[in-house]
Amino acid sequence: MQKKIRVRFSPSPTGYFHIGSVRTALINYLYAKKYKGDFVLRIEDTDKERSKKEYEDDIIRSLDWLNLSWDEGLTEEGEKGNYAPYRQSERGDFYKKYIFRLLEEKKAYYCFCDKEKLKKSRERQREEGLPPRYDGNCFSLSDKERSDLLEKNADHVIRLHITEKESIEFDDMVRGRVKFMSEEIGGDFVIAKKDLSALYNFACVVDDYEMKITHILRGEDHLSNTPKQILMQRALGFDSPRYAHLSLILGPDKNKLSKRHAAVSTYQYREMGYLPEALLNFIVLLGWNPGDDREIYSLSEMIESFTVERCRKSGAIFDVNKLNFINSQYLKKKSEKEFVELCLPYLISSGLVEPSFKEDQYPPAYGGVQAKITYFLPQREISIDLTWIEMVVSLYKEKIKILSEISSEVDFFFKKELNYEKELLIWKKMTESEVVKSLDKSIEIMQSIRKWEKNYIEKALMEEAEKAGDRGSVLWPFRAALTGKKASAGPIDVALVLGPEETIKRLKNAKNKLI
RNA sequence: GGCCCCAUCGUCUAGUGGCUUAGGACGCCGGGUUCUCAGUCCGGUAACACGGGUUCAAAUCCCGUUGGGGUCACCA
Repeated sequence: MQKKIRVRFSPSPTGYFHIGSVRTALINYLYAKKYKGDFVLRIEDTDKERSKKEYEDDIIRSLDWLNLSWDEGLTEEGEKGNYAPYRQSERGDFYKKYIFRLLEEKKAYYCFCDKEKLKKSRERQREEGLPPRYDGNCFSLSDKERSDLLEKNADHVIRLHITEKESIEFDDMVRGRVKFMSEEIGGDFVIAKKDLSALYNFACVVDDYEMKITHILRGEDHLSNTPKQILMQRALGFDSPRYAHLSLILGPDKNKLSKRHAAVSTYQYREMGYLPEALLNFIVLLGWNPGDDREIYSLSEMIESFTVERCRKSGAIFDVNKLNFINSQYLKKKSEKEFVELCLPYLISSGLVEPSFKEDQYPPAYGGVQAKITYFLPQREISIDLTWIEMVVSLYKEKIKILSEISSEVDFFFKKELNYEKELLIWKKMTESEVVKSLDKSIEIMQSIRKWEKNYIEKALMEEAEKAGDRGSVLWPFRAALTGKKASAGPIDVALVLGPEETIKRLKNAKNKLI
């Protein structure tokens, strides 16, 4: 029977959950789901100085938001799975066990070399054009020398001893056969500090073994760690997992995507109003495609068509234009109900609407009774219900690319006074008095409308517009008066939502600007 | 600098020796669509880094050059 596939995503909580991490997480997730394996979340917090709980929470929250569920590891409710703990900071005993074993078998040794001296020597080697490399000095310490130094509690680290010159090769699932020479990896490298706390590479190897990880899918920046990890696996007698090194996501300057490239944190994309499914869809297409022309994928469709073999080897630049396009595609697919729910937080945070609860009724969070929520428009000093807001934002469902655009598009619906220059009302070469006449006519028409429904408004207004010969001479001043904007939804839709009184009021205000 | 990786339109990519006057998508440009913008539809712009081989035939295979990237910590 084939071993169950187990993959892991193992971020270190030293910064906010990054766009690059989204990709690594996604690909691990897809691989696990595709082959019915387990997806493990492990937190690599061996660096106590830089690791923060805040960042760990951010990892979990982001993964939740993205809907990338994991089978094992840390969750908001604690740990789940049979290989706990899933924080490396709590797995010290595992590491110690193997460190002692290596020490005993003389595959690892204590090194008392001065940190600063080594640093200088590395710099020197580099200047001379040589590969920086530890000379293995402390390997040849006699037992006496070593125990004396240990006795004195001298500063030290533990290094893995590289026994022979050899070629370390492995078959990378995306890159094919990769070779490194053992003497080129920088000499005997450090696996643990003085307090026996493991360093990344060592902790990683031990955990992957202990957690029975079968496939390691990670960024290309780890490629040069792989030979070190293989050497440790050999020293420890572990089987090596399969590796796949994914190309990196690049910034516009073609460097590895990083903080200096504007937004890289997942939460920032969430705040800007990108949908998680759109973000994942965009990211999966960076360096991977199914071989046909399809571009819009749900998570389950991705699982179905995903194969690591189709991952490209070269890095891909993060192009926000394409992301915007994909996001807009997903936004269009939302129902009007879903769309208004998504827009609401943006309208609230920009101060356009305030949710309020009717007396004697409580929001669901306070008792589960379906509460009637009304919304107060502070600028117009009126209360409306969700249906009205839904009408407003629905006019823009097909137009916006990211949710945060909604407030500045619809703000005129929520304002009492519109601030615009009177020139905005003028259509092409019309004179001010012609515009006033046009507005007068529109007011008259609006007042005469019997039923405030779209086809009545449309019929009356378009009739007049046709009569004028130049449709814009009627429609442009009309729309500008209602919106105060150069660009907006169509005039008839706007009037319909605004209602007769407000429509007429705005037309009159516009007229007053010109006289 | 050593080592490693990579190389098709501006960007993401299809292409695995003949089906290719190199296809799609984003962007950009132009046009249609009962006002503007947007959307939508239609059309257009634009690429095999270079040089050698191999072959009847190369974007596709090999070598080199150039360019780009990654990595060289008591970080992960």
